[in-house]
Amino acid sequence: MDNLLEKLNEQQRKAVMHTEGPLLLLAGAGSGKTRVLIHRMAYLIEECGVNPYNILAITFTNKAAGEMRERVDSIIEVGSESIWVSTFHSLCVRILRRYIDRIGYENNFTIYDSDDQKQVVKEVMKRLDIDTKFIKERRALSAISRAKDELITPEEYCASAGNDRERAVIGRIYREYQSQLKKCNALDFDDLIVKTIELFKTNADVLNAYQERFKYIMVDEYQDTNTAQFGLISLLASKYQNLCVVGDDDQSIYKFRGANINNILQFEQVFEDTTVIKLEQNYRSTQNILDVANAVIKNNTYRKEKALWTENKEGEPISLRSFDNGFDEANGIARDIKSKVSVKNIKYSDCAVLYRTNAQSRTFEESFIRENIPYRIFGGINFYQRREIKDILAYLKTIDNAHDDLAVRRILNVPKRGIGAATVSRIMEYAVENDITFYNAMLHVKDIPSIGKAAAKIEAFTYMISSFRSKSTVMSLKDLVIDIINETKYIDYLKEIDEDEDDTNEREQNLDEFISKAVTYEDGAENPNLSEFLEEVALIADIDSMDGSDAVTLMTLHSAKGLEFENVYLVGMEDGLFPSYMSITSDDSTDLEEERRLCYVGITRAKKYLTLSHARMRMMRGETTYNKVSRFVKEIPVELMFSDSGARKSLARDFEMPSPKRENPVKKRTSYVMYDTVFDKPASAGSLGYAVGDTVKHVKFGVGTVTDIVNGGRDYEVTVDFETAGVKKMFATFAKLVKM
DNA sequence: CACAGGTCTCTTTTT
DNA sequence: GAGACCTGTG
Repeated sequence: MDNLLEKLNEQQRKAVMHTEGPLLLLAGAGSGKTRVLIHRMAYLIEECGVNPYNILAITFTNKAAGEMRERVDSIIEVGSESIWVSTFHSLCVRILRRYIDRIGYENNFTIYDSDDQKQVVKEVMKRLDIDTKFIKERRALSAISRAKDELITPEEYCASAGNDRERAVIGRIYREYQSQLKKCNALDFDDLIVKTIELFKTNADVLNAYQERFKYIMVDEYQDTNTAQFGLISLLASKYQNLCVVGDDDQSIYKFRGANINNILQFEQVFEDTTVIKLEQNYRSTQNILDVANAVIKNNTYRKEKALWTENKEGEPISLRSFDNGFDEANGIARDIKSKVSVKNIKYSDCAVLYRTNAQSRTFEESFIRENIPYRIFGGINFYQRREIKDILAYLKTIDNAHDDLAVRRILNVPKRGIGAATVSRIMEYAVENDITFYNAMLHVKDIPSIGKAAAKIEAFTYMISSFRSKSTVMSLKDLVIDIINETKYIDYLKEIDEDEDDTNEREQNLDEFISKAVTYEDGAENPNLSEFLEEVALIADIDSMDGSDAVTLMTLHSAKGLEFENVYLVGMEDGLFPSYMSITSDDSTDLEEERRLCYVGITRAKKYLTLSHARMRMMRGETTYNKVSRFVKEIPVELMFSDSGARKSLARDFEMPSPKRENPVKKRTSYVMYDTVFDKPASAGSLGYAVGDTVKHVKFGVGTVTDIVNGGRDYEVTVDFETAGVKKMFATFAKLVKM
């Protein structure tokens, strides 16, 4: 242990040895915070005699939890397996599985994923006769989710509506949504936290038991916790006050999901006698990369001042590369990876391609396949969200919990049994009238009037389910799944629905994969059972755990948080893509700051090499768009960034566009790109044919008044207040506004 | 009453 | 480009 402590710097050591009382660790990117957490656990156990059983470490993602688990196990010799390393959500599930009956649910509740949530909201809105034109499902759903993050109940939400019509309507949806979930004995992701808090608040004995168990609590990525999560850990830690949270306000990137930055800023007020320790030495990146990161993040106004420094070498300048389009970008990056692998002692697994949106992954995937580069994509279409997997899961869920209406209805006519929408709505009506679940209504199918010949089909279905149910008590999980696939002739069904034989084969492979996952679960579990398996599946967001194989990592910037790579590519550095169009046009300036933090996260993933790239033309949602170089790129000092000859050429062309007659201004320069010089010479505003105050017409938005024209480099950003569409910001070249 | 094919919309990030 | 939704046909 002494040995272990020696490897830490002074601040880190301080943090490790501060074991009693609340501790706030402000840890910059790459400052070794995970290292500190793990050493702290080791110190608690080996030096302070703390029982590992009393330690709880909470992370944000499964990936992070898995990684921490691994590192904990490798450093701590005895008892590491008793430390509870978990995400917020899986912690709550484990607690609720034991005690949720105390607050009126059954312990075998199901967990609804976002598809399920959407479905429920849709039905609720239909039932309440709310036009989706006025309030979109997405909007209602995110409002509900925000409310839960803030621990606002449906009643409170409705009460606070006042004169706000929209809020009142959403309140009604929220209330109905919640009672629907209750009826189905289901919880959504947010409920997992909310209901655990409810359980603790109403059952002092349960809370006390967990307070006694978790005497030492550590929370990683604390900047991303929301109000509910903070409430939860506050409750748990309130007795012993041994709470250590680690975070970095510059890496807060989940505001859209309810993350509350005040949790960091106000921590010291909530927990008195908090010790604050800052970790500012970066061990990960070269000086150059760190300078780039600092140059970008300093443009944010809402942040705690920090001085991140490193003893690492300066390193190579980062590179900026331009491409004509997204395909060229992918090919160019693929070639660059190949050359780095062959020349620079870099492995494929040292490389990561990070993008803003999942949709960008596809181009890279295709390119990598062509170039024979091993790769692995994280996130995106989750394995467990694939149709065939969701179908089989729905069978398992129905067998496990017949209250789960959504699951039942998903498979009622899958494979096709000739049970159509009309029959389903008859059953639903009956279920609502009698206040019973969908499945129970089906059991009474004979009492449902006008259901006609469909009744026999329904009975056949419920008979099949109950026979699966009795089989499930004697069969292994693996055999049950195989039995379901065979009995329902599911493979034949796949052949029916897929035009393409390859698609069917892929789906079959996925089913095989699913079966092996079931086997893996059964082999690993102490007491394997269907409910627990379903719960594990529900909480796994992606096919986690980077296994050892040598492959390039492809993921969104969001999922990259907490990871590090020798060689990083930040691709699609274009205004409108990153920062996203939404954040540029938002009237809330903190949205753009969140994007910038995301950029900061991306940059600081790189240890040695960092490449930024952008495409001048890109296919986005079926349309060709021309985007400017990301404003974040322009925040990087030129002396830190190298652009190769191809990039220089295309950039020169790029910036020349507004004034075609001018000589190439970039040509005279060194290899560094001089943005400011170039940007000072755009087309004259007069060439637009309109000015601030003019009335203009837009093809889609109609008539409006120009309120602002901003010189954005090679194009103008025009703000127009439209009579019907409201205020919009757009690029002059594409807006094609006509003066009236 | 079920199903197939055509039309429409909507796009960020995730446990 | 993909998915949800609607409409016409068998």
